[in-house]
Amino acid sequence: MGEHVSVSDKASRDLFRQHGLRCTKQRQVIYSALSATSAHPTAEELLGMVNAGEPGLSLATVYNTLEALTSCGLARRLPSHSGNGPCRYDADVTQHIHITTSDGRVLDVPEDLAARLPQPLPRDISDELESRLGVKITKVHVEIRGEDLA
Amino acid sequence: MGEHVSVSDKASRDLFRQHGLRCTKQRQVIYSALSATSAHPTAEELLGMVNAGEPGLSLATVYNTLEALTSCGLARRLPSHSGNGPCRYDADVTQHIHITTSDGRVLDVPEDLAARLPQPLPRDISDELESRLGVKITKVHVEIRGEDLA
DNA sequence: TTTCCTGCAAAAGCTTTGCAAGTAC
DNA sequence: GTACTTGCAAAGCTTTTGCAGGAAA
Repeated sequence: MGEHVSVSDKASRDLFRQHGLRCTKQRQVIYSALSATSAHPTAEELLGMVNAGEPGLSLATVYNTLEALTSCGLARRLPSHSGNGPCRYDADVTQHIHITTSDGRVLDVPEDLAARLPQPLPRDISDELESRLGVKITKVHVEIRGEDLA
Repeated sequence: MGEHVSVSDKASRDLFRQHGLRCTKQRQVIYSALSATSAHPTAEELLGMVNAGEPGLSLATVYNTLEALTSCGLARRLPSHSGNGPCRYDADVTQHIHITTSDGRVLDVPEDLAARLPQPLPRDISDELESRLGVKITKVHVEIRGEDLA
């Protein structure tokens, strides 16, 4: 069921070091908050969650921290589908599929359903694409849009 | 092969009216430039293309026009994958799949290859998703990332 | 003539950056 | 001690908006 688990101080310290990040209080707090939710918060929402406990963080630090986390592979950045709104972030870096709803929320496709999905880009087509376009394919994403049932 | 065709004055006038848009010189010029390329330009690139012929357009007008075109279905907006860069636009509104390269360009998957791709979200799974998450699924996108072969 | 569009400039929203002080290692 | 991080404010970039003049229907 993904990795939406709370992380102890020691565990996050180790995690950070394994990923080449210095361990600071702010990073622990932000990563812990991000790990504890499956709501795919924006940077601003994350700031609110964190500052509810103990204020003092700045939004710039949240962004800097999220940049550090995403570039070392501890979090994922989900660009807003509409192209205007803010990005969302996810501490679950296992491969999984998102559903973006019309009101901007992001849900996870349950693992058991995801496991039943077909391979979206079969090997032979991928190979042909690469040779015809001169591009090496690095990732294939399936993205689902949904509308809340009123 | 999509709809990357140049559009005559008369034809675009009719197109616009069919879609409930007033026909202005600026819209014709912008739509014509967008239709003539398969490079998926940004608003700023489009401004450059258009102003090369006859300057005088403002970037705000390009954005306003693109908003008009996309919301009436004559163009598609492609949010930047990275979440920071500018959106790209496409006058080909037929269903097709894009490959975003590491340098930010957007290519089309050739139709014959796309036709061989499996249905990414089979009906039974889609139905189960809807009932389990309480969300009506409206669209499924496949998105491919690639890297230029150096 | 009425309604919509353009153009400019200015604002808004998201994200990054410069710099001085502070902290991890 | 050295290198990296924080915090604030300010800048940067993309996109939207207000408003006056102008064009389409």
